[in-house]
Amino acid sequence: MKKKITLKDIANELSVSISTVSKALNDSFEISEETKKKIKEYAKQHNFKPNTLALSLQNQRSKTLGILIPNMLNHFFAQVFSGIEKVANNRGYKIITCITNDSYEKEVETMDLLANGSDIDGFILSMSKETEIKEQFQHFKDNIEDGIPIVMFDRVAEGVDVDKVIVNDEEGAYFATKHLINSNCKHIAFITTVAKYSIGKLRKEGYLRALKEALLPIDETMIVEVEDPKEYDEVIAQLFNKKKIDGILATNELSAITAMKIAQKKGMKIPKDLSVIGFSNGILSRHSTPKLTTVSQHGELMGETATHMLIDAIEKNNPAYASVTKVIKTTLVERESTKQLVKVKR
Amino acid sequence: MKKKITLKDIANELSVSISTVSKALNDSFEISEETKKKIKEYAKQHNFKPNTLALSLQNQRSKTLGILIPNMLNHFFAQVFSGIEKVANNRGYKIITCITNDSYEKEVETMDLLANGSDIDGFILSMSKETEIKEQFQHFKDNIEDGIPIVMFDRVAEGVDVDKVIVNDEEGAYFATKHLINSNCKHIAFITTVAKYSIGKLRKEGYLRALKEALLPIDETMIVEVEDPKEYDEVIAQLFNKKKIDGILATNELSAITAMKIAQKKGMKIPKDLSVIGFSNGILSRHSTPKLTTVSQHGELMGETATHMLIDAIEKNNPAYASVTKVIKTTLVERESTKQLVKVKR
DNA sequence: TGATTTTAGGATATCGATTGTATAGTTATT
DNA sequence: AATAACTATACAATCGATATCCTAAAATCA
Repeated sequence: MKKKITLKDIANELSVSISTVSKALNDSFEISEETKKKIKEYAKQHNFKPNTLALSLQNQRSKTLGILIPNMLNHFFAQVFSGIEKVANNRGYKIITCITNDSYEKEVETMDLLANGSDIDGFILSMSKETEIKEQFQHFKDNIEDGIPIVMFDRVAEGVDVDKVIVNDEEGAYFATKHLINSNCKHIAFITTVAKYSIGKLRKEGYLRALKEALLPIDETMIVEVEDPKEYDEVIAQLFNKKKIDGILATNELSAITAMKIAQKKGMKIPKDLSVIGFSNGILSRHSTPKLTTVSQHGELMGETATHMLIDAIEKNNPAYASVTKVIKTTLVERESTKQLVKVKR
Repeated sequence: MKKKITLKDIANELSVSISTVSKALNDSFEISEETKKKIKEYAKQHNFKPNTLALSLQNQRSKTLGILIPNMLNHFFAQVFSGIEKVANNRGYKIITCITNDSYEKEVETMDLLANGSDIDGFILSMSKETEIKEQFQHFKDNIEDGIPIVMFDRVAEGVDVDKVIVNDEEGAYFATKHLINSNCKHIAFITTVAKYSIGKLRKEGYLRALKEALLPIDETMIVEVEDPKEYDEVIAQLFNKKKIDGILATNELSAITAMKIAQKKGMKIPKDLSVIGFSNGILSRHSTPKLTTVSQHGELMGETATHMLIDAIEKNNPAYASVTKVIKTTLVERESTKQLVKVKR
């Protein structure tokens, strides 16, 4: 077992003081060229690397970001994570990651644990569902007060003054719905996960705005809330039984795909009899039959943006800095589940 | 901006020495009950948490694991990662994650960076493809020599003496092929990614063994290697054009699903005319039409197992410890792409 | 040649903890 | 009453670095 070499070891070996070694390696003018050369060579030969822990302790800065993500099995979050990792790495930061499993408690505990020392220089996070429902944001506020910068993405806390990266959910849903309307759909259903909170709520608003604008009737029974993926089948099948539907906007991939399957079983042709658009452009959409038209949220870009914002905030270190919210524009990725139509100006 | 409270602050405030505070908080017998109580109360009130960095420096142990994963967008790796995070968290470890993007260079750089100080106590990793192809394992060996434990999973380096968690790839492929044979397939194709290295190679061996055992002819043109997902369509379509096929074993989800689509376009019924089995039980398999029968690798369990092994190794701290390889048994998850048959004893 | 400035490097404090040793003050022993 | 033993706490070294302040010796100047 080879032991890590330290400044002290070099100092002893070359019979100089520790401070001389440190200065030499940092190319200080106080040290003669000759000595510097000797020390640097020895250091290189023995593969000296300064101890990060000691450095962090000294500098009160760890060059590490804390990442809190509700669930890594979700493709969208995996995309965001990839974006975060990429930028963090490029800019010389490490990342400590925690999966909250949508638990409020784990979120609080983890932030507590990490914010602790100078373990991390800042947080990038997407709130857990539980936190969103409880509307308990004290742990965020505590960290901000402690001077630890936070950037939230996607599921962000309203009323908490931090940098945020979100998607134009309302607009995305609006344009998607409009796209359905333009391809002649008159009876458009909206399948959503909890519509009470931020994202779901905004998407619903976008859906409604498009309908109103097109003077289409709004039918609350055409709006179904789904929660547990296990119940998708049943809930969506019921919708088809009760209603005549020729268009669907769904707030996630899986419910969109479930809807397509059910419709196909009923003998409907997609997109001839039914057009479907989903949200979050994941793998399922790309490989379903037919391939699903989706509103892409550009997860990777969100991650990259959030990371740049956080590192900028850390390195600026300006406590009076006003918080910023960046909106990443969604894009409608047209595939096979909607009719091709002449490009609409938008 | 509230400032972090330190031992020193408490000491000053209560007019005692720093060591008294430290010992009191660690419940040392050297300190009187009265003083302990006073100090503990003050600490609790002011939410004192010892600085992790200082502790790590002192203990030469960071309670942090370094995780190297080729690609987080791959569902299998995301599963493993979830397993790792879960166990690490439960056992009080943090994780620093790096995505290697299958690059040898990034793998080496990251390990270098992290192994550096006492930044991390050990590594969990799956080799990058490039490393596997180059067969350059010096960076692993260096770390082992430095006394930093490593656990490899899935893509492991042969000839490197570390703990490993793998899947019974050969056997998994063997049983899958046998399952196809038992459901009356006579012309079974094998679609694989690079079959030269570890995993692909083993799966091919399993496939061949099953054929031999059933006295079925081995036809090299029924074995196709695919590389880039973009070419899946073309390569697999060619296979169908050239050959009569009634069964397919594919080493990943996507090629299996692509094969199903092509077959369906040709008018074949699944599983009546064609049975298909894929590897790695991801989301695609669960939501394709028909749902894909797959060999599940139990990613989450692999992650959990690897993490337990690593932490055990760290905490045992026994350098003479002989390395262990654990094999996670694959399971055949029967869905709609294969015929139901009477359970075969295995 | 003696005083002053450079030059090159050493000594020390610090970051925030732990831990072993030293030392007051009090109680017990003879 | 003098000394031993014990109690409670302070002091100091350490982990591995950086940064400020000092100090010998050499070089320059008058």
